[in-house]
Parts: sequence; structure tokens; C-alpha cells
Amino acid sequence: MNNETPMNTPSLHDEIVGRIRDMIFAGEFIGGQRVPEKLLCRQLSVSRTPLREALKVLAAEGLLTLLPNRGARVARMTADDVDEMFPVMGVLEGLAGEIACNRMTDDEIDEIRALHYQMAAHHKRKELAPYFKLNQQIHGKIFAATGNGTLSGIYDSLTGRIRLARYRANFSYERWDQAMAEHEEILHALSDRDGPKLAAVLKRHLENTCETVKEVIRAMDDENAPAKTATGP
Amino acid sequence: MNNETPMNTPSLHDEIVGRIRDMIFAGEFIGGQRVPEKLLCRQLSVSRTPLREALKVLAAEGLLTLLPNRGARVARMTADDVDEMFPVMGVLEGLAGEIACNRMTDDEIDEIRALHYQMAAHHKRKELAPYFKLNQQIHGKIFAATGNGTLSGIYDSLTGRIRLARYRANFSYERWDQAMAEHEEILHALSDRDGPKLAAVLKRHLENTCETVKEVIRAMDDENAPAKTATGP
DNA sequence: CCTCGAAATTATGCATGCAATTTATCTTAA
DNA sequence: TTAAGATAAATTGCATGCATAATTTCGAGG
Repeated sequence: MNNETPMNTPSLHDEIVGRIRDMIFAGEFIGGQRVPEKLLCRQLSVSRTPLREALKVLAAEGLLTLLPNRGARVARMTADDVDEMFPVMGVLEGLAGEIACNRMTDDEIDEIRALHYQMAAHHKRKELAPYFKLNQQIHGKIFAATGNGTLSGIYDSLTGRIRLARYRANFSYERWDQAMAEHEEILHALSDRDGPKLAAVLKRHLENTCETVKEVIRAMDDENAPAKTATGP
Repeated sequence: MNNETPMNTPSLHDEIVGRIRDMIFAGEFIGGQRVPEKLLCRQLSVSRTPLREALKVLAAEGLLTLLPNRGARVARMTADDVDEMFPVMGVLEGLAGEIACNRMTDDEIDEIRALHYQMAAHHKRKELAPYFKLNQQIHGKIFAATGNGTLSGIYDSLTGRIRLARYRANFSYERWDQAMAEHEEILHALSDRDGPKLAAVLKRHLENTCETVKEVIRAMDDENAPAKTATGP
């Protein structure tokens, strides 16, 4: 009677949400710049209605800023925003770490170990992009291991908002080495299933990441508005 | 030069989001039941386009569930969902409590004290609705005092999702008394500016609240599907 | 009498069109 | 030349219309 699986038709606007999100993450839109609807319509070959619905969703996610009658802009992230997000992500990572230590199977830890060593190799060769990709995957696996979709969802939302800055980061090698060393500690705490230790290391690691992100943001701001001398233009 | 305030025209879909949200919180839609677009259109006197945009936003907030080609439903909250949300809200409340202890002014604490005693009066008279309202306000003020919009926003989103169940809760007076006692502790920890203590009490209080919510959910489930004999799918 | 299946109704998803606001361009005066 | 104002172009917000999928209704068969 109750046919609970009528059709898995993927709706267009959902797909649009994903595609625009990827475009934002790929850095196709300069931060703060206006994004006209018609341009996206042509680019994605869709009408304005589903596109606008997608924009609303992305704005609710915090990736876009929608000003009334003035269109959509990629959400500008300030250093203050990062300062706000840091403690929140800190407690979330701590929670995830403790849960993961208790719930992860040995196989899952081995998977992370494999990812870790791949990442270490990319670090040694100074290959930033694949390093970041594996970094994301490791943190993602820790959150996935919690089995807590709410927790993972909130974390993903927050990381998504800073991903653009982080992706463009070519920070100092010194900081990078530090991050890599912290990841060693993360792996060991996880192997030892030492929850409190893992939580502490994750928090320290996050602090490092956030400082890096803030530096990148400041650098980008200086780049986009270099000479802010006395009188504006 | 830069006229940063061109017009504060409140856009229609934003208003619709707020109105539907209030309707959901007021319990006008039975949980899980289908909500046809045309009905809402007539009820709110708007066209389908802005309404659909609002539905997308509310779905992104987690208040609605949008099934492709099958319309919008009020998000059904299961006991498992609450179990997922509880630890997240726990660490968020803990964080907020510690920050609030450091940042709150004496005046702000006095404001909370005033709200607390109002709430205690309503508790003594067993007036549930105003009790809940003040309860929300107190927790809201604690989060507001953190000055961290990101933190407050995530917390609001989570509380919003369980508000419907909580609002309809006429739980046991025993539990209510317990909650009130915990609020006494909250007030004292705040007055003493004892961050760790406040965090611990908030967490315990939250656990109480979540247990209550889960009971309400189970009661509602039993009510809506009382005789689920043999033939399960 | 109940179950199963097909047509009619209804609802959803998307495209287009029009009004209102914003942004860009051009003119004109200091 | 620069700055201010008016006009034109473009863009956004909303309403409507049509195609497709889902739900209901009605009828046939067991």
C-alpha cells in the first residue's frame, strides 16, 4: 500500500546547489564580488527559478550573502568571523575526537593511518593541493566515525565557509611543518584510543589552522584594498 | 561616496520564512504531515515562487523536509535525532557558559536574575507556556553574552528543531521541579562567575531537557501510530 | 468483500513575462 | 575638470503558465 520509494528523481535545484557550492570552493568567484543571476543561468544552463532557490539555500548555509534587490555575493569572511568560528569548531572537534576514539574500529583507524602516510608524502614533496585534500578526508573520517550526522553536518558547514580561504593558502612552510607534526600526534592519540589527548591535539591543530586562515584573509584583504590612505578614491 | 544603505526594502520571501517558522513553532502543522503549497499560498496571500524559496530555506535550516515531487513536511524528529543533538548542544552550552562567565557584565547577570525569578514564579503556579518563554530567554541571553554570533546561530538552529516537541511538552512535574532546581544552580554559578561549574550544570540541565523531549517524542509517536501490529514493511 | 489496476485530479518543478528597484551612462552646471 | 542630476539599461522580485510526476477516485476482477 504505502509505496515508500516512488522515484528517486534528482531535483534540479539540489543539483544546482551542489554545483554552485563546488564553484565557490574552486574559487571561481572572487570574494565579495557580485554574481549576476543571468550569468549563472547561462553557465549552468538552467532557468532563473531553480537557480534562485539554490541561491537561497546557499545563503542559508552561509556561503553566499543575499542583499535585497542587490543580488548575491560570495560571503566575505573576516578575521573576526574566524575568531568566532574557532572556539565552536574546537569543541566540536574535541567531541568528535572523544567519540571516535571509543567507536572507531581498528580497520577504520588503519584507513586513517593510510591516508595519513599519503598526506605525509605530499607534505614532504610540498604538494599543497593533494595534502589539503587528504587532510580534509582525515578529519571527515573522524567525524564520520562518530556516527553523528548532526555533528558532522555542522562541522562540514563551518569548514565549508573557510575552505575558500584555506584552499588558497600558501602559508609558511614553518606552519605547514607544525601542522604535519600535529597530525602525527593525532594519529598516535587515535591509535592509542586516548580520547582526551586526541581532543587536546585536535584543538591545538585547529588553532594553528585558524591562525593560518586569518593570515590568508588579511593577505587577501590587503591585496584587494592595498592603498587605503587618507582619502578614499 | 559609498552609499551603503540604498534601501531597506524587506523582501517578501524573508518575511515568509519568518512567518512559516513561527507557524511551525506554534504547532500549526502536525509533525510529518504534508503541507501543500497552495494552502500556504492562500494562507499567506503570496504567490508560489517566493513561498517555494522560503520552503527551501526552512529545509536548509532543518525545520522542513522536502521530498522531491512530494512536497514539504514538517521535519520529523526522532529520539535518535535528539540523541545526536544532545552531545552537540552540550559542548556548545558548555562553551557558551564559560565565555559568558568571563564576559558578562554585572548588569547582564542581574537581568538574568530577574528573568530567573519571574520564571520561578511561573513554575510555582505551574504555568507552562510563560515558563518556557522565560527559559528560552535566559538561555538566549547567555549565548548573546558570548558575543559570538556563529555560536548563537548554531545553538538557535538546534533549539528551533526541538522546540516544537518541547513546546507541547506537559511532562511530569517531577522533571519540571528538577529543571527548576538546575536553573537555580545555573544562576548561582553565573553569579559566582564559575565557568567550569556553569558548564557542568548546563550540561546536566540539557540532559534533563533532552530526556524530556525524547519522552514527548515517543508519546507523540505512540499517539500518531498507536496500533502498528504485525505487518510492518 | 477485499484487492488490484487504470483514468482523472491534483500537486510539484520549471520556464517565462512583467513591474520595481538598482546600476550605469550621459548631460549639464559650477 | 569635477561633481551632481536625469535618463537609459540592466537586474532583481514576483506572478503566472505549462509539463511532469504523484495522489485520489473509480472500476474490474478475484
